[in-house]
Amino acid sequence: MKLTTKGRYAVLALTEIALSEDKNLIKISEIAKSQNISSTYLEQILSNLKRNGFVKAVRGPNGGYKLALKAEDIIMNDVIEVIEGKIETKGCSQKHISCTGISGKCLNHDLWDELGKQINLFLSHISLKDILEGNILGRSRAPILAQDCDNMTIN
Amino acid sequence: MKLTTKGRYAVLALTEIALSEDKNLIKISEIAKSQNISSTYLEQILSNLKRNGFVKAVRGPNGGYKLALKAEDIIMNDVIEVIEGKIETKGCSQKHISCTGISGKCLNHDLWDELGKQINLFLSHISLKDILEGNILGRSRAPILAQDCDNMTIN
DNA sequence: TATTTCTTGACAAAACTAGTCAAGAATTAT
DNA sequence: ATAATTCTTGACTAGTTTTGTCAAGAAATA
Repeated sequence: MKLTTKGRYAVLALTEIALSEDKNLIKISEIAKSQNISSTYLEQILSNLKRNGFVKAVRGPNGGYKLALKAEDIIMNDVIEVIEGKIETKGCSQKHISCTGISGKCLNHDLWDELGKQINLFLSHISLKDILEGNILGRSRAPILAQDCDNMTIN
Repeated sequence: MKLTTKGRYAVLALTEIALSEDKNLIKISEIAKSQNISSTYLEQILSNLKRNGFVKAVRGPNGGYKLALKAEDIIMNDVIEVIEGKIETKGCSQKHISCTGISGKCLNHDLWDELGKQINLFLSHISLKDILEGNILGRSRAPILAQDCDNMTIN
């Protein structure tokens, strides 16, 4: 699992692009300047976001970027996935055999699988619109309690 | 934010140590062999876990490691924190000024802050005992919905 | 006393991150 | 048409981090 500046810059750039929607187009250089990011580095990121259909680009004088989707349809989990790759938290080298000596599948694997799931679940519920509107703080939730796990069916 | 093999090996090692509690002590070399990890690399990790009070070591023939705490008192968030460092997901270079042009604090910051909080919250509710008992799968939860955020007080 | 096992710190290869650079393609204004 | 602007693409690179290795030593026990 990783989360680097690339992912952060991507979200920053999307926010800036969304905020200038009325002015229609915003240039890489403007974003780079206002965020104090290298504009040549930002190019790579925006190019990726474009390739994956989050933004549209217009070349030439007065060109720049705009959103290709409505802000509420730009989901953070999708953005992070194309920029950083799938959030993977593999547990152990052995995939199918138990690595703890206990029969069945690897117990440790479960932890990283479920943590990955939790991260994806969280980010899947956050859209660019939520960020613009400041609807983020206070949204995280504690997991289901261990004692409730016994009375639970998992699918 | 990062999660590397070190964190995974630490949990693996703790699981192995816990599982051999009846036999009292388990050697680095045994864990390394059964997990196919370099034993010299594992030394660093176990040394760290010892330094932070999760395990105890006994030197000499028939020496090895055992848990320093009960399995239910070994919380994954604490383990990961000493091994990987604090799960930090800083949002932008500017700490206090808005980086989106909008007044107030940085909107992007919120996303990474809250994601970090979600990860900590999740791992804070998972103990080594949960792992040993297989009480992990199905415990992740979706965040609080955005529309509920408006009717919410945040502290 | 010899052997086993943990302890510590220095060292190093490989991978990854973060960023640069350059040549080019598309668009618009003149 | 031409020049200026802006995105596009891919190769390249410095620095950092990860993932180890190695060696000398300390403690415990048989």
